[in-house]
Amino acid sequence: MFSKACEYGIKASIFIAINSYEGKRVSPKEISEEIDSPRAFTAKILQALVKHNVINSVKGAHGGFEIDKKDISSIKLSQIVNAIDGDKIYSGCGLGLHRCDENHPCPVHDKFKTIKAELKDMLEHTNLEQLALDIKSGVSFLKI
Amino acid sequence: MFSKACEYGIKASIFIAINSYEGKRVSPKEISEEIDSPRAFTAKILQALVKHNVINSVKGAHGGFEIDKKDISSIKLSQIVNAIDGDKIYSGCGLGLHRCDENHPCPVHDKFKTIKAELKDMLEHTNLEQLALDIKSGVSFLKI
DNA sequence: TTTATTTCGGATAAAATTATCCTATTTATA
DNA sequence: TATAAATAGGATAATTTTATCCGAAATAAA
Ligand code: FES
Ligand code: FES
Repeated sequence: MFSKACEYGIKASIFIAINSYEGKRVSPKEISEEIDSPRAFTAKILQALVKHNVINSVKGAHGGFEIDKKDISSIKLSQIVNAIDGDKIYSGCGLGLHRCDENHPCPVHDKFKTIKAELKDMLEHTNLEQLALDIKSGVSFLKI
Repeated sequence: MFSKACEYGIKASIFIAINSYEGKRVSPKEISEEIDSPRAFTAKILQALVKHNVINSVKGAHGGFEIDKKDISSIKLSQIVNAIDGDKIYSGCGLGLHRCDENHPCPVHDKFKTIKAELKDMLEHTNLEQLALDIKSGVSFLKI
C-alpha cells in the first residue's frame, strides 16, 4: 500500500507529535527505537518531512524534531503520505495506465473509484492528534 | 497499490480471456504489445499464473496461453492478485506491523479496516468475464 | 524424423527502494 | 571562544523489483 519510507514517516510523525505535546524534542535515535525502523533511513525521511513543512527540526545542542502543538490537530495523514509517496496511491491508475481518466478508463477503474475515493477521504480527514491520542492511551501501537 | 508484475498479470489475463472466447491462443509477444508491457518480464508472470492455475499454457507449435471458456466467469481478480502479490494488500498491516491484529492495532488500523475490507470484497467479487466484456465493447482500455 | 514454433527456466542485468556511514554545519552552553 | 550535541546532506552499499537474454524442452506438422 504505502512504501516503507511512508510507513516510517507516519509512525515517526505520530511519535514526534506525542512528545511535542509534552514540549519534548526527539532525535532520530529515539524515534527509530520507538517505531522499530532503521535509524539513518528514518533520519532521511525526517529531513523530507521537514522540507515539506510537516515537522520542524532544530539543529545543534538540545535540538531535535518537533511539531508546533497548535498544528498537530490540523496535520492530515494525506500531507505525510503526499510528502513521501506523492498522491499516486489515490490519484493514479490502479493498473498503471499513464493517468486515471474517466474518459479512458482501465478495466478496474469503476471498481476502484469508490475505494480510492474513500482512501483519499480517510487520509484527508485523519489528523495527527487523533492518532497520537490513541497511542498515548494505549489503544494502538507503533511497533511489533 | 499493486506491483508492476501484478498490474501486468491482471491486464494479461483479461487479454487472454478475450481471445479464449474466440478460441484463440496468444503469445507473450502479442500480450505484451496489447497491454504495453516488457515482453520477457510478462512471460515470467504468465508462468507464475500458469503455476497458480489461473491460466493454461500449451507448449510447442500452435501453442500459447489460454483460459478455459467455462472458467472465465469464475476466475476472480483476487486469484490473480494472490498469485503474484499475495494477500498482504488487504490482510497485512497498513503501517507494516508484523501482522494486522485487532488486539494489537496500529494507529490507522480502524481507519483502514473498512477500506481493506472493501478492497478484498471487490477483488473477490470481480471476475475476468466482467472485465473482458468491457474491453471487448470498448468501454475500457488495456493501455495508454 | 526433421523442422519450425512455442513455452519453460536459469542466469544476468538494470533500476528503484531501502539502508548505512561519514563529514559538514549549526547551535547552546560552559 | 571552545566544546559538545544535534540535524543536514553526500557517498555508498544492500536488497528487492523490474527487465533481458538465451538455451532447453515440448509439440504440431511437413
Ligand atoms: S483508469 Fe485505471 S483506475 Fe482509473
Ligand atoms: S494493525 Fe495496522 S492495519 Fe491492522
